[in-house]
Amino acid sequence: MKIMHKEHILTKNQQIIFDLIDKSPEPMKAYSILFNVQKKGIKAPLQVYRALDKLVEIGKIHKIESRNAFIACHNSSCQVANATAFSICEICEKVTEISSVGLSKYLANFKDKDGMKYSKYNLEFFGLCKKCTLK
Amino acid sequence: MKIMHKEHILTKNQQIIFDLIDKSPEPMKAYSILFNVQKKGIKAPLQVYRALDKLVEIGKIHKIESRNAFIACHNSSCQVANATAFSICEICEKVTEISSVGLSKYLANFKDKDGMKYSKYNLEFFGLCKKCTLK
DNA sequence: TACATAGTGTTATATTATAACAATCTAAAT
DNA sequence: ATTTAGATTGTTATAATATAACACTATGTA
Repeated sequence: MKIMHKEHILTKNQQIIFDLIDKSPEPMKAYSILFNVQKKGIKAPLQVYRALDKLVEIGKIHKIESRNAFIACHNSSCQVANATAFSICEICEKVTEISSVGLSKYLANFKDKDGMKYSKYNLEFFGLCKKCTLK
Repeated sequence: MKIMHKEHILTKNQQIIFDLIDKSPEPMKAYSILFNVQKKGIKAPLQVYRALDKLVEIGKIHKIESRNAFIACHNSSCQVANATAFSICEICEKVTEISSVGLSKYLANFKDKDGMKYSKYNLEFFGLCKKCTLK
């Protein structure tokens, strides 16, 4: 399993976009990011998507596939960019990265019926968060 | 956990689109579906998306989120539309629905650190399929 | 019948993402 | 210092994915 080192030095665009996502309490969409960084000179979608691609690749952010949105990796034990799990509230859309050693071990060791292992995966759980459950 | 009954009677558009996806050996994208059913009178994207939404809802098809594509549910034990797992080959893009009692039990019973359970989830494994591994 | 619900057809538009190409930066190797 | 390779940037244009809004039609049921 490939360990992603997080000490990558980010380029200017990458840093601007990472900082924005990192400060956001919720996942951000690409064009929302674009809108927010236009005052910093990033004017075109491609500039955003290129930075996003790189940030995903090095594990600084993750893409929430079912939402087409991006969140910073706050999972200190997640040195692996390609084994991700999230819980998503279907009401308030709050997204939380799950860091469970048990879960990640289970999935990293899971073998399909052909005996095949997959070290890379993305898991999205859906339900109601605590707050929304109480409403 | 909500059991999805598959004896839904499909409408004309739903049936046309389901049949197409069901016959396809690989996941189909919405506009590829549209192209294929235009000769049957389905002319607009919305007609396709509406049928897809319904078919997903009743569990006849699943959406592969990372690919924006749709496959028929061939998992006879999968009466639950909202607990899905797939393996995806990163070279040939072959997608297989995983039906593992162990896996689905593990995930249905998984509790996050707040003790929260999520009966609905989507899991996508990535790797190389057998054929591509041998190349 | 009449009422509610779901589905349809249509046009227009919103949202998400990439192609192509020239220019620039950066690090390492002469 | 100069060259070279690779990654990154800036830019315009366009492709691909998905939904809004509205009038109309079918279907089941009270």
